[in-house]
Amino acid sequence: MSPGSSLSDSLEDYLEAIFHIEQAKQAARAKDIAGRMKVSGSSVTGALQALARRKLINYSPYDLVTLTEKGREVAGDVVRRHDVLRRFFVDVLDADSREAEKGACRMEHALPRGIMERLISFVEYLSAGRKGEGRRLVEDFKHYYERTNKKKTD
Amino acid sequence: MSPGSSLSDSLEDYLEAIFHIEQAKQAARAKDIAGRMKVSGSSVTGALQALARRKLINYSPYDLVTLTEKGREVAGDVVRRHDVLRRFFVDVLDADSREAEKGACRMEHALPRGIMERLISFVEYLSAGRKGEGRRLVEDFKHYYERTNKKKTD
DNA sequence: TTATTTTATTAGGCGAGGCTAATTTTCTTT
DNA sequence: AAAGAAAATTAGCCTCGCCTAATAAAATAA
Repeated sequence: MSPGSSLSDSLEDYLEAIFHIEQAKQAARAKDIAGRMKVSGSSVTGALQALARRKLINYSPYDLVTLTEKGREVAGDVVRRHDVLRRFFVDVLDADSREAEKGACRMEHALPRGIMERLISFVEYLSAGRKGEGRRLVEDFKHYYERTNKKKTD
Repeated sequence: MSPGSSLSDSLEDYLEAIFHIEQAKQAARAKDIAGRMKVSGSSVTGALQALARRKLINYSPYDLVTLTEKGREVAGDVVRRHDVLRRFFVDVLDADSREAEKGACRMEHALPRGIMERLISFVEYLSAGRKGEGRRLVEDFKHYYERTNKKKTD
């Protein structure tokens, strides 16, 4: 736990992007980050400098980027927040996949730890058990929602 | 529906504050807004000018502030997003009340419409019925969470 | 009504985070 | 190895949103 720094939403996004690129190909080039985030190269440079100052990435000018141990922890945390939100939206609320992804992207930065933990537990609880209470309730809600909202969804 | 403008998080916060102050005392003074939002008076002036430009508030220098029809719609929407999040956190996830409030404050700006609608429906569904599936599941989850997280909560 | 206090606005500054254009470094060809 | 292409960095500018200090307007007291 390193509650010291407190990253901006923007830097969290960069960290998250680096995390994913690293998983796909060992290390990230500034180009990849820019492409994924739809941001100019110079913005990436600025962000990399900020992240390096905070010791969250291994970086020196013109070099490839990798996460430090600390950086990987923080990035992993962001990814976890993102994923639990997306899963909740899709698997429980049965929301549109694209909207869920977009929502998760924006909300991930604001989800407090304690609530994230509960949400993870909640989604697990509802998804667990082939025919447990959870799964059934999710199904029932799906029907309830479609029944009570006979507008655009159908 | 006025999806035209797209307010910043900050302006949404101001609108929300004005909404609540207006409910409590007819109209809002800049002072009240500053106090509630813990922001300087000059910041309030700037925000009021921006909101007035967008026709979301009735305002002229040194005057009291009220919401326009459009402003009330937008503010109401923000409040609705805030409230459904808080209720979900407290009533369903059984999160700490303070943390729920804080989380709702930050996440309210990012909650997409379609997901908000589903979430409202979901919370209603779980809370409805004196002894329906919903209420019981919430209770069961509460116990599940406490059982599987024998750490800080107890 | 004039003086005092309170409230609001303006002026000017700061940092974050984005952009484009110009420049530098590195990589790839030939 | 030298030339050209590609990638990264710097320089310089912009918008937001906040701040403090200084000023102006309004409200309250004397």
